[in-house]
Amino acid sequence: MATIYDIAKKAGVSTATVSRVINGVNHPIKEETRQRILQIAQELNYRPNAIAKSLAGGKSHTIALLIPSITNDFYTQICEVIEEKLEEKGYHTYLCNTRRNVEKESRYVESLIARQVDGVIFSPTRVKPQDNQVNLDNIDKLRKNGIAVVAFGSQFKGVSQIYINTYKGAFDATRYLISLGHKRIGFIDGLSAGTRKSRRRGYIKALEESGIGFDPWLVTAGNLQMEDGYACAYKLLSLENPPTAILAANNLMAIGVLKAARDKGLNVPGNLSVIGFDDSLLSKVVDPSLTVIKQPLKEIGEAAVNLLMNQLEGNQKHETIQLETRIVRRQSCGNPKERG
Amino acid sequence: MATIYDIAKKAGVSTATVSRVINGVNHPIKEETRQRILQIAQELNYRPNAIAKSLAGGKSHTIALLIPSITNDFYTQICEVIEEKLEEKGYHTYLCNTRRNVEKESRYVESLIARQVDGVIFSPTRVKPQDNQVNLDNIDKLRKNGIAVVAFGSQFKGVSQIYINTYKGAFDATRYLISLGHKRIGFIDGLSAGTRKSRRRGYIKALEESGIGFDPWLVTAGNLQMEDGYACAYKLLSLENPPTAILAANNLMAIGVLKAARDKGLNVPGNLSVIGFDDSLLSKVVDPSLTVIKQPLKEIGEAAVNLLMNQLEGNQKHETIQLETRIVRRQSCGNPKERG
DNA sequence: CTCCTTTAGGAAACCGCTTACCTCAATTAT
DNA sequence: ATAATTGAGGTAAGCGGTTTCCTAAAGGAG
Repeated sequence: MATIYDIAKKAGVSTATVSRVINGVNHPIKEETRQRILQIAQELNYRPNAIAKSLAGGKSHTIALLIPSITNDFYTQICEVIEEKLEEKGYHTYLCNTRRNVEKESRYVESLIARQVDGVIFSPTRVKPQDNQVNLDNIDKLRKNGIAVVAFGSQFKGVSQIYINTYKGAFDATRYLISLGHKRIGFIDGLSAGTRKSRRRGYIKALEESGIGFDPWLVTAGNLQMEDGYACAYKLLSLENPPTAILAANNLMAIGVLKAARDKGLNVPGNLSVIGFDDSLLSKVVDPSLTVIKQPLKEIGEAAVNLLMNQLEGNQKHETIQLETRIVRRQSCGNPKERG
Repeated sequence: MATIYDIAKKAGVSTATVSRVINGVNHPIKEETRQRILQIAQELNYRPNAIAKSLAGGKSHTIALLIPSITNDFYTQICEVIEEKLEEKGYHTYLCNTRRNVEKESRYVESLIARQVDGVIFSPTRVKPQDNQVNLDNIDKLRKNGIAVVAFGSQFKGVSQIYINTYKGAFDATRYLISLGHKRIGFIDGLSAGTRKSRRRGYIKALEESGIGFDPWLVTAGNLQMEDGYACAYKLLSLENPPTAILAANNLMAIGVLKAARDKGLNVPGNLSVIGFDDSLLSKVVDPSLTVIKQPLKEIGEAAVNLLMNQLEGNQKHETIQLETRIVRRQSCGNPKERG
């Protein structure tokens, strides 16, 4: 591997000059010298050593993406746009999969500090699936080591973040169902979702605003898996006065609802309307395809990169960007009057 | 950030001693000194700088995972096990998403060399979706720079690799359908799949072996998306003597087949049996759930790590590990005699 | 009481690159 | 004509570790 020294020697200049040429630093260099150096670098198949560069320069030009799951569409789609944007800006991205494991997350954070990443885009894992707390120490630790941080997936304090208005998402979904004529609307909440409370608030608000009022019997919660959706829906549908529509906190649970409906002999959307949160291939592929509240994945990724860049340019203020959801109508919702 | 110098000064020793203690190097150190250094390191909240370490030591303890897609279950599941295994062994993993873009892949390779990764687990992208060639230069470049490489997803020469016996997979799938009584079996091949030829060979072999023989009219190919599966299936089902079973080269296309069958008014598995390649949540969630040829994701990941470790331990030989597929029976296959 | 090993630790070169500070000649300004 | 700039490049001190030699004392063998 050729180094800057090899080039310097061959060109009869100092390494400083070579470094300047290679990096296009703002320092006068004779055009002829520049050409010669570039030429030699080419000949020697020179490739700057990123490690040495980071050590000397204090910047690694690497940012890390710390996410709870890499097998979940929601995250991977965000990842794709973040990675794309970041590459445009000359950054390399470390993709770190915490698998919702708090210790693993901490290990990653340590490792990222040791590796001197310039910034981290972070969707922290909740400490216990049951509650809503995340380990803020990790964010602190990163920041104390001079690493820029942008968070998403929940609401945090003292850090730049992307906040998705799931309150309004749930509100809109519920209102949509109401507009179709539904009066008994079930809600399957997500136990470990970071935005749990606000979703529920949106749901309740829509019911109250329309004068229907909130029936606690129609609210359950599951652990975001298909089976949970199935179980919760089964319970709801077994009530003596069952809902005519169900809103589920994510698409996996919504698919569980679909299965429960089928097992109960209910036609969707004929006898039951179903609406999910999150959009993904799954929602399109199931039969009937799912009407969902779509989160603005692309915008999340772009906003995250923008906030991070702001910080990397020295802006110390914490900014919060709020993004809205959008309803995507497919086949799973209909008019309740059709019901036998 | 505390450095090894700070510790050395505070402990009244040289940096050499500190380095030895921190790394547990095989060099005699008085127990008392060791304790003191460890103690001070703790107090100073010392965290070794991975960058400096890499530069000095020539090893980054990082390996890269270069894959065509991060939104594809097939790859992400492999990633999870690789990352897990690698972490156990003390390696950090860079996850690089090439998005099936050859230039991007090359850029990544350059960057990985500059970053001095110790090894790469690589599923190369085909140069043109249509043909079966990959850019072997990238593998070469990596190896020339002393980076260990393990490849998977196709068949390569001159590199350690995991080879999945899709020939046998297709053979088994076809034979399974034959054993159910099917005589007209359609095949939807994948245009850009790395294992295209062998799949087709397996399909043909099974047909010939059973005496049914191969009818070229029953073979088409699509670009691995749902729409392609739909289109191909629609064509097959519109033949005057349509197939009673269809084998698709991946699960997305198999789902497309399901949709086409529905639109054609055919019941699956009553009137048409469908079998897909690759297993994923999708296959379980669709209705009817898909019978598939499952690739041994976990084993692929484990084998890849093992091969890589072999190389990192100095073993220069190229090894190939062949892994077998397995059929997972669900609801989409049945007996053809039931057909009206 | 020597001579050889071990044990414990230090000095400093090196990894490849950046950058603050210099130098010196050629211009330009006054 | 002299001082002040500017252009072009060099010197060398880091960045934070690792590692190869060394040294010196203590223990053991003969």
